[in-house]
Amino acid sequence: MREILREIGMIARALDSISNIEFKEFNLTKGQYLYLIRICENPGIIQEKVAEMLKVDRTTAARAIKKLEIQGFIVKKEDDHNKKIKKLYPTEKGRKLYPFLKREGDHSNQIALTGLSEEEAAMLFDLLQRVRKNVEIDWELVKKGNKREY
Amino acid sequence: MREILREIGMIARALDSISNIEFKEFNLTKGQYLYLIRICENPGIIQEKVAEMLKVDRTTAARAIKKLEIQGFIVKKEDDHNKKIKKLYPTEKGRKLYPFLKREGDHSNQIALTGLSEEEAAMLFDLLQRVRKNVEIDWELVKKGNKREY
DNA sequence: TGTTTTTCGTTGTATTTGCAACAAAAATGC
DNA sequence: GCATTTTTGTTGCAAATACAACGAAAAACA
Repeated sequence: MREILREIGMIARALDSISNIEFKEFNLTKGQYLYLIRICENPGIIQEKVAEMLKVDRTTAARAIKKLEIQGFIVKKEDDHNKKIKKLYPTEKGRKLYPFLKREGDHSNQIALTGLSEEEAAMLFDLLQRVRKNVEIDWELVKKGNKREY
Repeated sequence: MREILREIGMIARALDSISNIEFKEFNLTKGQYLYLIRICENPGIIQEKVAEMLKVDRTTAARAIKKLEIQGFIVKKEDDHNKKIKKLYPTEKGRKLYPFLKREGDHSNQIALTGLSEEEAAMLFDLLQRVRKNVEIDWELVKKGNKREY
């Protein structure tokens, strides 16, 4: 059995760790960059969807986003037609930070792909997307309380 | 720019989340399974190396391993020739759990690889290993306080 | 040899993370 | 229309996570 997931876990933890250290200079604490980037790229998104995108617990996303709001990186806006939801938008302060976050991510991508040909990188991306789609089905099931049989 | 790392992040968080939920029935709390599996597969390893393998902070590993010891899943043993290190070994209780942890991991691997041919799976594993090796260089640098320039 | 640096482990503290449980609005079903 | 289920958001609490800082052993070096 090839341990695909161990490799993925190592890569994910290493890069998350690096990002957290690097973004401290912008006063972003652990994990916040993930949420801010998603909100900048999807203005008007609600936090439930951010949690789904990131595959984190709803309550974790709720608190991370609340903190971004308190710090003035994003705002929550009511919706005219739906009293339940709160749409999320970056503020000027948040938008200004975005290019730095993007650049860091791009750099990490580049480092990660060092030594891979263009075709290999394309292949990897395709394979990872397929794996991700497989995995998110189980994630949603298990998160809703269903049990996997194996 | 293909967002390889976002896919990897999603996959890693989703599967970690699933494992944490599934291992609760063995009284393992968040993350503990990672350490126990590594110690079972590398008896005599020291915690510094476990942290390196997993790409987690040394102090995080220290506390997770201490808890495994208190719960009786592993033991720490002194080394005859080196007073500083403590070698880690699974106990009977820990060894008994291992097959269940392994089976869960294998199942997740299988789910993840659904729809991929044997060749694609092999290709993915190879590419991921290369990415991981690229990334761990930066991780070790940044963890030691060095700054990445980009 | 003696000095300096690196490795390894620990604890204090602040913060994130996530499960449980709740509430209210919206969507669905009949 | 009305009852039921799903969606969305929140808070209480327990626990993991990681930075800083320390100490001691080992390794490197001069």
